[in-house]
Amino acid sequence: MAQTTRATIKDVAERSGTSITTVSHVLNEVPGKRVSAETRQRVRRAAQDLGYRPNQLAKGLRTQRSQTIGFISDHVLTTPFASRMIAGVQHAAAEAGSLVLLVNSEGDPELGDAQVDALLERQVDGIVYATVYHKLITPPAGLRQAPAVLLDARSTSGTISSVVPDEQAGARAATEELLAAGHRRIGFVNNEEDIPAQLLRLAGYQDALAAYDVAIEPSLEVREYPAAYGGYAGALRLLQSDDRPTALFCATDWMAMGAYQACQDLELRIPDDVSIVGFDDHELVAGSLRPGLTTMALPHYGMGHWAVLALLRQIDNGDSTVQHAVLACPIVRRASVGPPPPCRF
Amino acid sequence: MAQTTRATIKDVAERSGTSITTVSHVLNEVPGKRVSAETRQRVRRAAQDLGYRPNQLAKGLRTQRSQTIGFISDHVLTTPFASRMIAGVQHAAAEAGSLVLLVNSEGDPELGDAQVDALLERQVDGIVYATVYHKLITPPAGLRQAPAVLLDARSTSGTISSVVPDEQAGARAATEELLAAGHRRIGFVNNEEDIPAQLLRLAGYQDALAAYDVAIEPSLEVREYPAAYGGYAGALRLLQSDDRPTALFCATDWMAMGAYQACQDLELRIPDDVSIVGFDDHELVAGSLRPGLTTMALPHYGMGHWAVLALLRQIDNGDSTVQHAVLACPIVRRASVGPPPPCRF
DNA sequence: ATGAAAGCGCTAACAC
DNA sequence: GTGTTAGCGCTTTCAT
Repeated sequence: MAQTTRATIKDVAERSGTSITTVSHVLNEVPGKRVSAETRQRVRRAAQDLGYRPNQLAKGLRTQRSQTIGFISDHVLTTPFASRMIAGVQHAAAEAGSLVLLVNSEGDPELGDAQVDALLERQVDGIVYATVYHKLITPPAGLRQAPAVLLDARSTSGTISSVVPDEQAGARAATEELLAAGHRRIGFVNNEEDIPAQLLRLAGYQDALAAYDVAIEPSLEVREYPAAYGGYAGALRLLQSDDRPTALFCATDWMAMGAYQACQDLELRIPDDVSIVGFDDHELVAGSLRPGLTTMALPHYGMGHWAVLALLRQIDNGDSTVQHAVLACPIVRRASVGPPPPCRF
Repeated sequence: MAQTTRATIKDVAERSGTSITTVSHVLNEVPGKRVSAETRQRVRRAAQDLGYRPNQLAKGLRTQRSQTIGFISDHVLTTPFASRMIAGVQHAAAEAGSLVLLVNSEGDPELGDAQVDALLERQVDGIVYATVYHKLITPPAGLRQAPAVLLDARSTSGTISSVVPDEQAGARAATEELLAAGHRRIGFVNNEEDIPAQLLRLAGYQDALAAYDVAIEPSLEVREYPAAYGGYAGALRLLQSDDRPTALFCATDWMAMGAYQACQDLELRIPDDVSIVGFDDHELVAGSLRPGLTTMALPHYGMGHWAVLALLRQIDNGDSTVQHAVLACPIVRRASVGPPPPCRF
């Protein structure tokens, strides 16, 4: 049970027969403050014996640094990706001796303001504001009251640092994976939503085709709701057309899962009859499909990490340059890509 | 940019021409402290004008209550379920005016101790210790230094409150769903790992059979690794036996996904030829399979919520009774269960 | 009805 | 080398 009143620096001072100043000096290893080895010893012992744990609230109050960073999100927590983001944030924070104060606004903007307030009241040293997927947003006003950086989002005003995935390069690499395997008719099952990823992935897809001198054929791009059923519908449409594509690039892994189902219905084998590459590296999905789905990984961990480093730069160096990072999406090769089938008709 | 030094209670006092005591009284609506309506007005105005935000560090230092609860996990963050747990924790905390300080130990016990320390230094009012899945654990020693409750875990010593899902009742309900549909030969694709869920779900499966006077046939239980490939292997074995089961209860949704693949390979239709029920309600999986998977939902949100309420009880009322909650797993019906096929041979 | 002052646990000038 | 002291921003007796 314990829970006896906790030992304070004063207790340590008394037990070691020194002053609290000295205790503070040795425990914080204050540079320039010279304390005799013997005293140091005694203080350490005393602290140890008492199970002394410095009160960070008091320390923070005094130093104006809470060693805490706030993480706020629209509703990131509901997605599996959130984990990787938060892990990145948490690790980077931990490396700097900080902890993460978590909050989420469930997409309610008013709540968002209140949440930012709550964080500010707790004197967080900075705030990371994350969104579920790459978005263009107008961040809560309170964010300007403290160092802040946007994670997987960019502000409409552009006046706040941010980090997002390189959707376009990722889509290009995905498509090139197919082109390199020999495919020339490549369908793109795109997300129908009006979000940055939709445009950027399309651009990347077209970049790749252009790089291989393949003409862009509008009928090869279809847009559907980004879920398995949308992918199913889109893939079906594409694969049932005459002169069907030999490969499909799907805007999300879930859509790719739908494409797999479409192939199954059409009795098309992957990758023998059609090759497929996804996007997101939704590990549980991509890894569970048969055959495993080759896909582009979203750099969630890296973005989380970057966000905190950028934040720390602002906090520590007062560096207020706004920076916009665009992180690469590495390809994750599994088994859904092969050469196109021999000429058929 | 702002970031000008923040307004303090003193500023509010000056601007409103009162003392900080009065400001504190009105802003906190201290009961029993009577302040004239007019003064109250002035104080409120001043606070508003100044954009005053109380410093919770100072408040916490003074009141010995940080209004913060620590959430520590073995490596819960990597799983999609974590979201629901944390959401439950966060919401319950928010209702009590608290925020959540997040930390995770990546399964490293030493790190766990350090993390608990970090939390304690921040003066968290209590700690929720969560695990990825229902486990029996020996919690880090530091946990006894503050009110704490175990989430999705139970301590070997039993001296600390905890909340876990009712695996057995859930498994029983899952099996009964199949029995009620008319099935009598029901295979159980169990998890091979030596964890509470394995035993409890088996017990629930057997409870259900007993309730329907169906003899327990050991050959109908197979154990595999809890992933799609394990489920595939187990289901294949079961479905290839002579006198194969007409229904499968899979210990996890991922295993059920493997079972679907096995059915596909054997050209067995779901639910016409074989009915399947899973466990976990891994929403993205269960909802994405075709047909949708009927499965048991793990009460992650509820457990998170319960954990915090229990914690608050300890903190506020000093109620140190240890309690162990077992929360129901509701069934989520989709489309993978139907009547058994007409007699075949 | 309002205010002065002590003190929560700590750091950082500034003595000695 | 080591100790005294003044706060950080707040709540809370206790006076008035």
